[in-house]
Order: sequence, then structure tokens, then C-alpha cells
Amino acid sequence: MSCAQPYALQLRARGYRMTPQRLAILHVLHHSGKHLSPSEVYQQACVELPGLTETTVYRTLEFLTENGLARPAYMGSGHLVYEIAGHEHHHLKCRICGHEMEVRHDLLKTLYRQLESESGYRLTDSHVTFIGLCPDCQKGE
Amino acid sequence: MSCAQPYALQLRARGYRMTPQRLAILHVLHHSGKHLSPSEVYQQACVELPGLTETTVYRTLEFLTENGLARPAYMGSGHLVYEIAGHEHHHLKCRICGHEMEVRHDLLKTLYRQLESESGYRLTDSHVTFIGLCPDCQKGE
DNA sequence: ATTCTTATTGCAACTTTTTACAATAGTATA
DNA sequence: TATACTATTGTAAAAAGTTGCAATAAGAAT
Ligand SMILES: [Mn+2]
Ligand SMILES: [Mn+2]
Ligand SMILES: [Zn+2]
Ligand SMILES: [Zn+2]
Repeated sequence: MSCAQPYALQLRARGYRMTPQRLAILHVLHHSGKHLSPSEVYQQACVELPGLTETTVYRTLEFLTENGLARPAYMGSGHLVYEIAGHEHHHLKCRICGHEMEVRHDLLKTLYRQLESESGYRLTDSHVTFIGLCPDCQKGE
Repeated sequence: MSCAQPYALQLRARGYRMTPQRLAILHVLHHSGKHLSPSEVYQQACVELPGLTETTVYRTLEFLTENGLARPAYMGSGHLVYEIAGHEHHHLKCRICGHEMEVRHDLLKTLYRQLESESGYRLTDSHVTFIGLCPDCQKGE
């Protein structure tokens, strides 16, 4: 529960409240380190906070996303997964074995600048997942 | 219905069948040109083919995706939308007004090569959506 | 034209996700 | 510490999306 303080402050600064539900969900995301589906978040957070509902989990994940504490990732499974918002990164996933690796955001910096100057948009966010064949799975082709 | 021939051939070459359901759905995607949700596809295709079911629409959109005739896009709404698979492109969307524009795939070519050499993966696909503020919406900031 | 194989569909049941609204409970203020 | 304000939650119902299976029909073979 020691991870709570900074999150509480961030929320309060924006006029929102820290609640046992948000705390439990943040705790799960913070200590898991992995990508979790809403259902996985629900199951794990329920242990810490019995009575938590799935509705609240969905709402909270969206809320945390909007406030920069969580990040959704569309990994091609057709369903969103979530992770705690630490360093900004993207994903590269093997379409055969499912192996995932992170893509540093600075690899996209040049592209970002190029896009901004071409389009006139100011980029603030992106959903980026690359899919391919990992070195192992390329051998079996 | 004149758009059907090439699609039918592509499917048959892979051992699959062309059906009135697939034809109606392809027809909708082909002539819409826009991104459509499964529900929009269902409603429009139903006009051409009464009796079509939503189950079939979901299954067909996934089938067409796997076979390269349709492409899903995750536009940040939390729901997938689909479009006919023409030229390869990505998307840039304004988080305020929702305005969308296309991003040419060749802008990502350099990044693709860099990623492949860094990771050892062979890239085959990607889900890429950029989000930001369009020129108009930047003024109101 | 008829038969055969099996890919594809519709149906019904199920799971996942969203929504509306009244009850609850953070937190600021006195 | 008690009070007031309203953000947040749980409940129940609806909507969106998935799955298993028996019936159907596309297309190849005869
Ligand atoms: Mn990640
Ligand atoms: Mn598009
Ligand atoms: Zn692999
Ligand atoms: Zn805009």
C-alpha cells in the first residue's frame, strides 16, 4: 500500500478523490508490472478489496487512463489490456508465439516531429503496437 | 455488386467460399470508404441482405481481416472499426473534435527497418493510431 | 444435372462491457 | 469534530461481442 501516496496527490490536485477501489486497482497495476485485462485486474483487486465490482473496475481503468496513471494497450487480441503508466513505451508482439517486447518511445520521436510538421497537428498520444515474427518463429517458416 | 469478382477469386484461391453474406459485407465496406463499426456494417448490409445476423457480421469482419480484405482500426474510442483493405495507411485523430486524417505508411518505413534490425523481429503488421490536437483545436488552448 | 464434402450460417446461450440512477462516502470548510 | 457538497460507487438492466452446435448451401467431382 506504500505506493499510494503519489497517486493520491496527483488525483487530488485534479479535483478527484482517492478511494479504496482506486487504491486497490492501482496497487494491482503497480505491483504486477505486466499487462492485465480488466477481468484480471478485477480478480486480483477483489482479493484486497472484497465487494469491488466489475463495473467499477471498467470505470476506474478508463478514469486512470484519462488521468495519466494507467495506459491501455491494444495487443491485437481484440481486447484492451492495461498497465501502470511508467515510462512511455510501445509494443512489439510475435504473431505466432505471442512473445512481447517493449519499443522505446524515443525511436518514434523523429516520426512524431515529421508527422507534426506535415499535418499541423500537435501529437499528444498514440496507440502503437507492432506485430511480426520473433527470431525463433522465423526459423519455422 | 460489380466489386465482387476480385474478392471472390481471392477467397477461392485460399480455399474459402464466397457467400451472399460476405458479399453484402464487402459491398458495404467497399462503397462506404469510411470506418464502420460492426453495428453500422450490420445495419447497412441488412438492407441488401435481410436475414443477415450480427453474429455473422462479427465473424465475417474477423475472417476478412485474417484474409487481408478488411482492416480493423483502434481509434481510441475503445471499440474497433473496420474499413476495406485498400492502400496501407495509419490514422491521426484529434482528441477534441474527432477529426481524422490518414498517415501514409511510407512515413513509417524507416522506423520499421530500424525496429527490425534492433529487435530481430520481422514486422508484418501494425496497429498505429496517433492522437493529438488538430490545427483548429490548438487555437482554443 | 446430381451428388458429395465440408465451409459457413443462424440460433440460442453465454460472457464482456456500458449505461442510468439512487445510495454512499471522500474531503473541504466551519 | 460535525456539516455540506458532490464525486464515486453498487445495483440492475441493456448493449456489444463470443461460442457451441445442428442445419444449410458453395463449389468440386461425377
Ligand atoms: Mn507495456
Ligand atoms: Mn482508414
Ligand atoms: Zn514467436
Ligand atoms: Zn480538432
